[in-house]
Amino acid sequence: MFESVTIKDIAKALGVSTSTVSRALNGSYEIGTETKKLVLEYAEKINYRPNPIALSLKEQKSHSIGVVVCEVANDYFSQAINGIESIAYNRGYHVIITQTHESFDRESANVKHLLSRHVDGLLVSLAAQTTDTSQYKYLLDKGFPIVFFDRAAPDLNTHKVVADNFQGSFNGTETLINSGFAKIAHLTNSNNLLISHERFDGYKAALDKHGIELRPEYIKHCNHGGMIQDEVELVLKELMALDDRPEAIFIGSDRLTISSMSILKKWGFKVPGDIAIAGFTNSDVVELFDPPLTVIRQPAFQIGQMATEMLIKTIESKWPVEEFTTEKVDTQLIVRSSSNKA
Amino acid sequence: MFESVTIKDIAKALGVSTSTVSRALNGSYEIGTETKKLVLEYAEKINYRPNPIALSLKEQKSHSIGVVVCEVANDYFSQAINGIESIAYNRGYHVIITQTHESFDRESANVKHLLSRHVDGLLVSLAAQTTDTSQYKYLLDKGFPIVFFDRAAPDLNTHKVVADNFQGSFNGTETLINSGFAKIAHLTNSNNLLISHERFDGYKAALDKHGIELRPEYIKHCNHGGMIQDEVELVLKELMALDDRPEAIFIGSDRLTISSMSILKKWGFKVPGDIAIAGFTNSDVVELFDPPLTVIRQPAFQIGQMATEMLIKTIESKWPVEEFTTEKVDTQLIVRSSSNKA
DNA sequence: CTGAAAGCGCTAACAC
DNA sequence: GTGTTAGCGCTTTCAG
Repeated sequence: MFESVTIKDIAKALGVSTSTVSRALNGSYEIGTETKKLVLEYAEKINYRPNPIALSLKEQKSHSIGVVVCEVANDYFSQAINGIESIAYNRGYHVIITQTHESFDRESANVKHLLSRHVDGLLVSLAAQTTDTSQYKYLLDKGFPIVFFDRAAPDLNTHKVVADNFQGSFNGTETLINSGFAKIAHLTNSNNLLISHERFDGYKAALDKHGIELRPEYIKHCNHGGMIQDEVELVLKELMALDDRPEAIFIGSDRLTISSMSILKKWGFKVPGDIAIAGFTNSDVVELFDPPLTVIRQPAFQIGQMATEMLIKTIESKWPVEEFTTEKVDTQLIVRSSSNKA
Repeated sequence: MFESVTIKDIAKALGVSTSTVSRALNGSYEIGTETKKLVLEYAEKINYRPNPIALSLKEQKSHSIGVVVCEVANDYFSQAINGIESIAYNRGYHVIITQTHESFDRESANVKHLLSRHVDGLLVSLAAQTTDTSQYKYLLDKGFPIVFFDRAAPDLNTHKVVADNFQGSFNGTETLINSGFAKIAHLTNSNNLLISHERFDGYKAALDKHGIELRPEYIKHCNHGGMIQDEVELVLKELMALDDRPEAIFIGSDRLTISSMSILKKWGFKVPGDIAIAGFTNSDVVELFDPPLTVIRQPAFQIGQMATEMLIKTIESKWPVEEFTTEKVDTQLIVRSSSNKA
């Protein structure tokens, strides 16, 4: 089970050559039915398992895929990883997870590290601080398989799996509007991220539809994606100190939604009395919050699965893949009381 | 960066043999200072990275460690994995994560799978349904490195990193007693798990200390660790339908704490008015719950780190390790209002 | 001090 | 239908 049997052991035991064993094991045509049966039975009996490392060396593939995310301890990403793992496992790939903590340097180092480990492909969700995607471009140009999920690079031509951020954001914002709010702020992730733009656009479109003017002072970004508590506190303070303070906030990031709630409550603001809230998050427990949160939820598990399937297909493709698709999946709006007018 | 340079390329370019290059790269003594410098500089220049797969084949080590947990999308485990990853990454190991979903069969298959991938060691937290630990015994007897964390097998002699479950449970239960409750139920994970016993013991000790009699009908187990919603609902229903209904519940599992809250609220029970609650969980957002939860929190990140350090030390030990330690780390009690008398 | 060669486990020409 | 052999990238005797 642990000290493994090799093809050689089988060959010796059966008095045949290693290539015969190899052929039998791989179901080759050019082999005697008798010999084949013999080998297969013996292999089964001694519980032979091919050495994946030797295979990798030979085939120049590692049967592993690298994952780059900002952090594991985040509901969205842990659910996505769950999806990734479920597909990868079935397809005989293993998954190497790395975390950027939203830093470009860590991201870059992680990619290098994964490459030096000869992963067969990469599943990437960009860090909030990343603006330079040239390393991905370089790899893609060489035909290296990369699939982006959630946080994709707009200018790179490859497979992507993303949520319908525009629509999700639109729906969330409109929920606040329908509650009777007009002064709605928007707190979101770094401007570097495409998802931030899309979510901003959705927010803006909802305001537009209802004839509400956009106010620049109501738009706030956290460039560290909420990893730095002080940054979040700062922008919230600015928002709440405004002469014409917003009555509601639509939040465009999982982490920010949770931490904003926490900070606002800490400061003694009543939600939704003083300030109503709705935002993106994949946490399943927000229904237990006081107040229960109105959220936009993404199908993280499926996104992980889809991205992995696309990646493995690309990896195993006989021909260089030139046609890339962007899968856009629907988000889910769950209305609870945090978005109500008091 | 992606199509890698080999030792051979360097040898050819410099007009030396591959063994010379290898020696230079590995800082061997038996090599000319000149040659060494030349090789090192050239390798640096063309950004040479050794092929880890070839190394693995040669050394018969994969520089990877396998992780077996019930699920990733769980606050405790995602935090622990974060810790595992942080150490492993620095030590040049990569981490392969597998999930049991609390099933023994999945656990067993995962271990086999990891072994066939030639991981150098295993980091295991047992599934709720596991009773048979013979496969670990078999491996340990052969000297294969395994470190258990959180959910350890009591009868196996190897390194373990666990929380002080007894004390944590004692503290949590005593908090409820101090709030003025005497009718305190205990809802916990499968009896198969050692942690369930330890947490039960802590619960019992707290009752004992305060002269409260233990009632068998107040003790409930979920053998699927909360993975099956119906199971949790069933035992809660039994508890709440008791003639002499408990006034409080102390819950011995992360997942159960959250899902009990959710179910009880769904059924319209006031917490803590109708039923007070305290329990183990590593969720950071329970302070935002209605009511904020009184919890026992484990240092999951550190537990992950410690376990990984112990494992790597064992893997890299020159001599068979015979002396095993069990590290017990303190839990943290955070009292909030869910445990109050109304 | 350096080169040649074997070998880690496996596959795939190439012989016979 | 089966055996022999080279080679994937690297380390490590063994010669010299």
